Amino acid sequence: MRVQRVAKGDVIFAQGGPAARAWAISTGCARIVQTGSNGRQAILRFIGPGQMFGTVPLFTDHRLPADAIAAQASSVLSWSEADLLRLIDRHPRIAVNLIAVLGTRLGHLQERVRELTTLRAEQRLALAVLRLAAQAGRETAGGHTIGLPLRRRDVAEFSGTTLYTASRALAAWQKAGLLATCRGQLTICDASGLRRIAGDG
Amino acid sequence: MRVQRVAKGDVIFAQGGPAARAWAISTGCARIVQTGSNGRQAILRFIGPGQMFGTVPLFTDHRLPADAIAAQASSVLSWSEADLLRLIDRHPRIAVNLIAVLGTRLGHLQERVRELTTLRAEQRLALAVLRLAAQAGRETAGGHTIGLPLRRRDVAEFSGTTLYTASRALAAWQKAGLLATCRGQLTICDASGLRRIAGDG
DNA sequence: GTTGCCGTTTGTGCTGGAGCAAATCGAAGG
DNA sequence: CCTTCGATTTGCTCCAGCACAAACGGCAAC
Repeated sequence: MRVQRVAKGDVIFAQGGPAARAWAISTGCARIVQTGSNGRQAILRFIGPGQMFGTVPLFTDHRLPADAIAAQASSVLSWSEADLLRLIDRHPRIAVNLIAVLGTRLGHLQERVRELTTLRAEQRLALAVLRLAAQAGRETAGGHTIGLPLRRRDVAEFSGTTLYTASRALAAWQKAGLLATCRGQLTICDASGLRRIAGDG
Repeated sequence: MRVQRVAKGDVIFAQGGPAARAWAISTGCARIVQTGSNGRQAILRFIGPGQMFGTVPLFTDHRLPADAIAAQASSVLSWSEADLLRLIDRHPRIAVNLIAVLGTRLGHLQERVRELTTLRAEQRLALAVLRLAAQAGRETAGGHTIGLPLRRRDVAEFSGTTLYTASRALAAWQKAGLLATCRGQLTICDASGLRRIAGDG
């Protein structure tokens, strides 16, 4: 296992490159970003402490489908492909476990696809916030705080809308007391209110 | 293994129900459709002969995330969960193979998410057609024919746009000689032309 | 303090494409 | 033959939200 320190904004691995290692975050967090040929990009996932990433292409075409970018100064672990396979060989349950993890990710992605095609920008933004809270939220004074440094642009690219609409919506919700933002920290005050806006079960 | 005949339009399994079997198409084909609480729906995949479906939730929450609907009169195979697990137990390679299959599906879904957020309707439509051709196309006189019965509405819901825009785009492309449609059969005449419209590598 | 950088907010114009309605067409069924 | 039903086409309207621009505010470096 290799341990590595990265600074905020550092590229952990780059889209299109060869996939040779399995990665995980130990402390800090990262964004998984896919860029199209027109330059526009979408955030596929946020990686928090304990989560693995960049692992799937080891089992498929060994091509990294996206960038991984540190969203904070972070500590990153990684294993070589051989080590990973040896690990699976020794503990076959890891494979079944991996199937379950991939399965849930698949389910989430399918939901995102539907949401992107059927919901409007405001609803998608609310869902994005709720999803991030479910993934990386912790109870704090005054609400549920998302443990990721989120810029408006991040929220926009994660929910498939633009910086501008994201800014407007979040500002409106802050004024309405649904959430609070401060220096990249986002705190949800009224989750049920957001769920009502999302209006999608 | 259970063999089952279904008519066009029959529901093979329904969204929200319990996942108890692994499915595959023997002859014919099916649509996997997810419906939102607002009633609008998105087509997640098309299933052709030899492809499995409904299998993933057996490994996760045992909840079917979408409907499976026969797009033609079809013959459907299925295995009980116990049989599937026994099969995996006897042939452990199946698990690794499954990971690879899930991995590629994951990759495709990630691309779709990015496309939905960054590309315009016409580009997404072109990509949808190309993707379907890659999945279920066969060489025929005059081009590459998609072996699925595709209504305009299907193409629209698969590419995240509306029936109307899909109709317009396909009609324009037919007039331009890029493709031909006839009775639910879609034939691509000029794939590179479509790729140019998609303009996304 | 000044400067520059980064992120956010806000105003404004404009267009892509969603949404509706009506006409058309074709196939199946009686 | 007529009817019915499903699918497609087409014209039209209208608005969500994208795009650009400009201003604002905080922070760090110098």
